[in-house]
Amino acid sequence: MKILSWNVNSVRARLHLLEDLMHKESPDVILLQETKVLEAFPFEFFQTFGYKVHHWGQKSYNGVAIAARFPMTPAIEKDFLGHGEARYLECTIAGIRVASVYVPNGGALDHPAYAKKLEFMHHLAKHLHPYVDALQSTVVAGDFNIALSEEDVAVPMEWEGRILCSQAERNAMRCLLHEGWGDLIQGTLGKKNPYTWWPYQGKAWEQNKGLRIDYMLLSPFAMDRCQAGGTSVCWRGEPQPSDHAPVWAELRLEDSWK
DNA sequence: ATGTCACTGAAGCAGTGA
Repeated sequence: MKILSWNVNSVRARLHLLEDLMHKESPDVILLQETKVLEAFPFEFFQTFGYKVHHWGQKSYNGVAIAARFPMTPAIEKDFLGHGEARYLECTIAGIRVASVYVPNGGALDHPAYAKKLEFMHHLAKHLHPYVDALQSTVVAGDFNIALSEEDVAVPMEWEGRILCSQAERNAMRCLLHEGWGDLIQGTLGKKNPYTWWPYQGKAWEQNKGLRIDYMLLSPFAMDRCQAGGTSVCWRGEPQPSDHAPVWAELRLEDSWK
């Protein structure tokens, strides 16, 4: 089963790329972040290509979705900060638990949103804790808005001491990973980390001045069943792109789901 | 060089968030 996660920065503005992506990458499950829509979510569009969708959206901001070509269990929405922000959606598909996560950006280090971001990470780790050692696959993917280390930043000096790269953010991400989550892109593929986000500003894409802030975290049980994974960087170079690239993984299904 | 994109409300542009 191929699971793909993408911060689309408005689902309605990205239908042309989603259609292309569904044909070329053929994901069984699509985890979306920043759908930026409430009731106008394009459910029919996904249906046309054989996907059912769970969506937790908001007008203008945030919004997470799970689309799948397999039956899905009902979705769980977690409002970790109690602000009604649509940032975490979870369900189970063919025995695999999947979650679409959009961690708050945090604005700036001296902004109140920064503390909220760290608080969100704390709640997220706590919620995910029981899934780590379960005898079931869990895949947690999305935009974490944190570049784990200097290797995840093309030009570290430009980001030193800024949001996405502060010590406290990196610590929060590292603490989550230390619970036992596999950082698929870094851990399994072993090569130089591909970036997942290039700002729209300043020709960042053209100069490959990116950051790796999107992740696909696998529980140990899922890690053992992972056959492939990667970052589909090419979508960042298409017309009217999202500023993020998708990340994906392929998992072997348990016999009872084949 | 506050540089780019997408949203909203309100009117074809300003403010916000990323």
